[in-house]
Amino acid sequence: MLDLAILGLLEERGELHGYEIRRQLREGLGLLANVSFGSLYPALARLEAAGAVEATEAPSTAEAPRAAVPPTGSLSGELAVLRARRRTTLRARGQRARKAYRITDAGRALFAELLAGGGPSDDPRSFGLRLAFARHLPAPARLALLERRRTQLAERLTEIRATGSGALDVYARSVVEHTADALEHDISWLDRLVEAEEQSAGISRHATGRAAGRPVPSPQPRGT
Amino acid sequence: MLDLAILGLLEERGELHGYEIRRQLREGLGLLANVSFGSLYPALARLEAAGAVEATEAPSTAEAPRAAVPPTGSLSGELAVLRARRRTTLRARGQRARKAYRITDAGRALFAELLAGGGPSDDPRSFGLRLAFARHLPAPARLALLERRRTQLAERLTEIRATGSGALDVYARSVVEHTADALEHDISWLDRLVEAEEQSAGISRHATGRAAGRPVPSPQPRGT
DNA sequence: GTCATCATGTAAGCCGTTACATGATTGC
DNA sequence: GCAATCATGTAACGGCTTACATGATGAC
Repeated sequence: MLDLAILGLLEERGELHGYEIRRQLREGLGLLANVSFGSLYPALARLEAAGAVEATEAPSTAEAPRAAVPPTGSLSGELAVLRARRRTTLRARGQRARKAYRITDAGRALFAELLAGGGPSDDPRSFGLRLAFARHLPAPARLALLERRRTQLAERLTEIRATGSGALDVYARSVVEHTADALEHDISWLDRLVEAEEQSAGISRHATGRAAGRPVPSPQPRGT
Repeated sequence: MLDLAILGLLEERGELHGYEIRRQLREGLGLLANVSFGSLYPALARLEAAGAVEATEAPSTAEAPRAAVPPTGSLSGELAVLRARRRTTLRARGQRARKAYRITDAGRALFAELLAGGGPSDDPRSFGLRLAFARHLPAPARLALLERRRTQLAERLTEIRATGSGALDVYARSVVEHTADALEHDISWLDRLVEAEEQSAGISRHATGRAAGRPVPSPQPRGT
């Protein structure tokens, strides 16, 4: 999920460093508003190790600076060396010590895979994120994503409706009913999106079999 | 969160065993529909260790059966003893080997504490669950719960509205707008609940200062 | 000189999941 | 006899959080 967001951001915005990615995640869309550094930096490291992203302004592991200062034997001495090396290798004059990341071709492949989902570990919680990046998805995959989500929500709604809210007190019932309402609202939103997709995709082809309007499971009057 | 659900269920339904708790969680309200045994049983054990629940039909640790069969030295022999003890102590004739749990006074105190929330670790994700059990909350705490939630959602909505959805493509914008819509819907639901609370609580007292109807941050026409 | 912000990272822990291990009861 | 369901648990792992450690830059 975080990986998807990072890759998507890198794909759309080009080159970014960790701190900046976090900022854009917080501000951009409301989803994923509170990613912490504790998960962000390890995620970046993981993605880099997997070859999905690469760091520009890399430490450049030059041998020269290391040889210049022999080990002092004291911890603080060693740390000073590291600090010095860091200053010279990571930062040009005015710049801050930061590592900018860029997406690779392998990363793009991974992004596409995560975006389409469908396979195992198709976390429904990441739907919003996927849809937000749906522009990078081929039209049929986009449609499939929407349809899959619609099916899931419709199933949940039927389940909720099936388990009558009788025997529940005012508060519990209110929660259940509001959940059902929200689900209905989500579903009709998805329906509008599906319709829009079909219009822009199948406008030139002959009609694609299934009619556009499908009824929500049932907007029956609730109240048992 | 799971603890809250377990305690609430035990409080309302009396005596239940793990498997049954899970079933009621799946069926009851849609929240927490997929708790797994892997988290449920450890949670029950934790609660029992904390004295919040107690097991009825306890293994009754009688010394007699242990003395009856001396250690055989073989693993399978020992296991057989355990199985035998289990059969005789946990199960009466037709019954399955199950441990039923019952909430204790300490558990009730913990339940009240978790329900009211407010303090540290006031997870907003558990709001639905809390509200579903709101009947067990004193009226002022109930109102506070609703108000707190309302404030949180209103803040998020203002944030989303503040970050204009310009620069976003169709899909990302649709996600943001739908999120905002859902938030608005949630808020007005909370407003209705608050109003109902105030009516049933303050009907006899003089009006409680703040007027009932507060506008949602702004149902402005969206479209940047 | 000190505070806010920018910047990167590590460590510990929480809360949950899946997968595994085990076995009884019921119905076909 | 075999499968489905009931029933309880353990082990390994995942993903994210908080708290900690460290330091540079710029503004006041």
